[in-house]
Amino acid sequence: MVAPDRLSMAFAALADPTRRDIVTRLRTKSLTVGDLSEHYPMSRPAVSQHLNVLEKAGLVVRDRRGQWSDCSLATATLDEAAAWIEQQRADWTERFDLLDEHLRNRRTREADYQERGDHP
Amino acid sequence: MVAPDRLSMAFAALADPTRRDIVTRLRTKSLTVGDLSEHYPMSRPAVSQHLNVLEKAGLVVRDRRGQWSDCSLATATLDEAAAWIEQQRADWTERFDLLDEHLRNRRTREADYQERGDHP
DNA sequence: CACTTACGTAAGAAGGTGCTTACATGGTGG
DNA sequence: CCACCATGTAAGCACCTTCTTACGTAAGTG
Repeated sequence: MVAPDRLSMAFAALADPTRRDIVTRLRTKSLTVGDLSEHYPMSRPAVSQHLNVLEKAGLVVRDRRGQWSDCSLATATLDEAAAWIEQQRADWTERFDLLDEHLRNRRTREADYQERGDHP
Repeated sequence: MVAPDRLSMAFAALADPTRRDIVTRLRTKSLTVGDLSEHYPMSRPAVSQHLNVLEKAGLVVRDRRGQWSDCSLATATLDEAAAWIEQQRADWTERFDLLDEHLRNRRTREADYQERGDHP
């Protein structure tokens, strides 16, 4: 029973849609466990357990204030995960003369994002 | 039994150190299953199964050429995962002046505490 | 043609994950 | 002080993961 590394725990945490949704909710403001659990079709203990996973992964910090638990985002691990992915992409794009195609793909994606207005 | 979404599958695939190592090896050149499996302390079928996971997640493409299976990286899904993380980070940093808010939270802890009291 | 090589799949064991309900803890408020 | 509230932990269940060995298949090799 070996403790998994930080990056594995982070990606494993993000592999669950409920946990990703928790992260998206916390990206704008910190919330209590009760606030969060109202949005999910599961019991409050289940949400608390999801928060345990996020906390152990270093993605969320819980600050107990009296009766309530204030959950907020911790971006350092998120940065680490993003950095790992960026590293792979960097070496990939360096590798080929297919730079043209890649840029074309990327531009299309960015156009999609603009269209959908994903940014609030 | 619902098929999990693309992003969940991608993050789940990246949650395993062996699979992340496979990705890093493929980022510079495509390799056969045999080439890859030499680097891991597990059987070849195990590596093949890891490749199944990566393939279903859209992170790897296997191109069977005669007797050999050429494994190469597919960056579109990797881009998607990076984009999701970037989105969260963007909103987080946009949200406020980081230090300012943090200090304000700490200093007005008791005031916040009272405010929250009348919210069920 | 046999014979080996590269690969994939099947079945099963061992352990992990994600939920549930029940319960314990401790702050809050009449 | 006593009831209530938000929360976390425990135990148990169903399912999923990750490995193993055994086997199947098609392509290369003598």
